[in-house]
Amino acid sequence: MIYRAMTDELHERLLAEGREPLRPAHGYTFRLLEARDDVTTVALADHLGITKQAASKIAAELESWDYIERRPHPTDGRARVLALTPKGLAYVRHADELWGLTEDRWAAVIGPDRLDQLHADMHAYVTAAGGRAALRPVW
Amino acid sequence: MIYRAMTDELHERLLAEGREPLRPAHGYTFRLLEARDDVTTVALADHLGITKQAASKIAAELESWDYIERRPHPTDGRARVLALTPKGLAYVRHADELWGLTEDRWAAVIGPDRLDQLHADMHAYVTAAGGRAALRPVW
DNA sequence: GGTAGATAGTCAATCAGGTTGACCATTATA
DNA sequence: TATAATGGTCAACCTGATTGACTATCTACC
Repeated sequence: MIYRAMTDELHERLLAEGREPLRPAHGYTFRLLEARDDVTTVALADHLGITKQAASKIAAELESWDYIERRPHPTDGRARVLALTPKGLAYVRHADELWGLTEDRWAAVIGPDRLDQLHADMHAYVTAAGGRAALRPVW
Repeated sequence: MIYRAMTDELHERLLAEGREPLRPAHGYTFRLLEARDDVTTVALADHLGITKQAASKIAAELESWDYIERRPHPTDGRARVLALTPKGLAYVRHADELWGLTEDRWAAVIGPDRLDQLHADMHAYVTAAGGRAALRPVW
């Protein structure tokens, strides 16, 4: 419920500003591209926990909206590197701000120290569960 | 990630025992039927955050597997009341045990007191966000 | 008491976001 | 240098949802 509630709140904020209807999968893609500059389609698929075909569709979609671009890979002739465009980066920065608002609301409810602890506890569990988990929907 | 990791862990436990491949949506349905004895298809749809047509399909599926039954509503001739069968109730009880194991693993990582606090904090947020949130996938 | 509108549920068609499988081009390995 | 593995694409299909139309029953109001 809480995962859903927080994500819904963020998307409501984005929607209220008249942004394109990007889904969480797009957001997780942005986060990955923000953190690494050597992301291929296969790497994205692995990150999202979906097949490379599905990841390719998502990448094509984001490219058509000019949020990311596909560059030739510097050393591997088969691969292409996915990277955020300036528009994509701006979107990420803005989403960060809005997510901050959502987290602030939580901090206001339970107190910032408890929120920090909560972060740490959840992080500890994911680490104990194998370090990473898929970001796919639970359904 | 954590939502996904915990759910995956529970389903792995269920799968390891050779149970039918019930999905989280079925689990959320069981929880609702366990808590209330006046659940109609429309009420289930509202609980899951899906249309009544989709909820009807889930109910039909669970009925065909003999986990729930549809009884005529005592006062409303249009409606039908969904209720757990003995088989369904046994499944819920067993899933409770397995979920307990998953939570125990978390308690072992961060300590039981912190887990209690975490429950309370998440509950506080959902309450502040409007009391309830849909259980549908975030995607 | 009768009628208008709301509500519970079903059926059928469609859609979205994934999967599987086959394939090509390129790279790594023996 | 032949063979296997890998990155990516195309096409067909599947599943779990949605929208829309419909029936039967209930509720509210005159």
